[in-house]
Amino acid sequence: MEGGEKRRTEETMAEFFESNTGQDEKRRRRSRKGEARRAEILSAAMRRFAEDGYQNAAIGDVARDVGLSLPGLLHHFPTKVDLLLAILDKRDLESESFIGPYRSDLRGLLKGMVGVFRRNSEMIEVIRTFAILNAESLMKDHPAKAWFLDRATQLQNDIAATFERAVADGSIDGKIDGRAMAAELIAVMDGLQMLWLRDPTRFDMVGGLEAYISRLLVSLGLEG
Amino acid sequence: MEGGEKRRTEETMAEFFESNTGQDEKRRRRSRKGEARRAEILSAAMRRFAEDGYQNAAIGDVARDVGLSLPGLLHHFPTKVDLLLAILDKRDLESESFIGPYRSDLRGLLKGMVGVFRRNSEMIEVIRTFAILNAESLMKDHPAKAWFLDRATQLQNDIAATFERAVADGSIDGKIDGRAMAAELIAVMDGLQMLWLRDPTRFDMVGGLEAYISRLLVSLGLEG
DNA sequence: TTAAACCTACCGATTACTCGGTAATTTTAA
DNA sequence: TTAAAATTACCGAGTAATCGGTAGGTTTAA
Repeated sequence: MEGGEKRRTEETMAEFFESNTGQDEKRRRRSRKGEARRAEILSAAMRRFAEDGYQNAAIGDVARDVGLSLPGLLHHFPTKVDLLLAILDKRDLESESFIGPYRSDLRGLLKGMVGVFRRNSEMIEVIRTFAILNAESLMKDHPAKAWFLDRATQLQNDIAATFERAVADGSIDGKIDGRAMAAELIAVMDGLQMLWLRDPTRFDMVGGLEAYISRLLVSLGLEG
Repeated sequence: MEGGEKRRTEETMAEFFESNTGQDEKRRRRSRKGEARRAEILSAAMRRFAEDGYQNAAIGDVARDVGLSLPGLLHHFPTKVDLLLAILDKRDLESESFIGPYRSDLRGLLKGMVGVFRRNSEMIEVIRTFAILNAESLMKDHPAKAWFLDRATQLQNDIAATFERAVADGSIDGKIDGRAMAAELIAVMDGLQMLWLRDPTRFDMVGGLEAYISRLLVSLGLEG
């Protein structure tokens, strides 16, 4: 859990897939066709994981989805866990810009979160995959457990820091517990996602967050 | 999804376990020993489900936990799904009194929820089982999907009704959307449970709900 | 005495993964 | 430019393990 674990770029991802016992950093050859295949596989795997979860999904089905044999798929991702980690890794890159732009002021952060939720609600497949994996990762020895814990911890730290900055510059009440507020925000977002997963057609996830945030802003004295 | 599905009592639960093709309601013979075993099995299964989820847990392990062979366990619960449904059923009976006593006024309901959360936090095994199953039930074709959907729907209805009663008698603002507020409450509770499951030692689930509820009461004008 | 409470032995399906090979593609060198 | 060399991209046919469930019997308890 040491903060190490450097972010892998598309470039160095190849090495990651081999057992990597030594310090050999020999460059890997990649064909254009192979890259395309890997992208297909990742996308198909996400669809499968979104339906059945990671543990219950069969990589043989993923292989068939992209017109490959099972060994054919395993050529690109040697184990099922590698496939999962590749998906998580890709998300890591994309969500770099989650908090970044809004890190400054609390009001902007909270409004920004609604924006992210709205944007996400238009990428249903992706968000569904990660919501399912998020829930599934609560189980013992789940291979994505550390990833989701790290992610939640870092998110909480970032949000808490913004709250504490707001306390420091006097824009909100000094008695407010930044870490607790951050936890509550994460809880609300995860909880709303669960409700939405249970009934995607009827439940208005974005509206739910919007209502919560705007009431929160009033109660913090930042609006209204 | 038709509201049918009558609640089963301990008495009639036996019949439920057989394939029940006909309308034979012949009384079953039950030994004291058998009842004890079934209780043991249920408890052991909950522990297993709490760790690995339903799909990934092996009923063979449950059998070994209570000193039985697998067919020995299957004598009491003919299929794995039967075992799951028996657990859910038991919970149904126990949580009959969840909302009941608090159904009357909104302030009492919200305060009561904190109390329930506090009581739950002392039954970690049970709450962990249901939180894991709740999350897992989001997956496609999960056998507990309907149960958790029904439960959430009914809970939302009950809470929403209390909100609307509060609107009707003028104790809270008339612009408040009861159903949306109910959804938010459920989301907060589920989300807090997820955070707690991810890190049971550090995260204060009860305190988190308490903080949310008390801010909500103020913002509704019911307190402070 | 009669049904419940078990057990041993087995089965069929599924699943992640391996082995040993062939075809396709890319890089390198003449 | 082109052909050989190197490596990737696959596939068919396994394999070992797991798991839910069955068949058919014996023992135990009401």
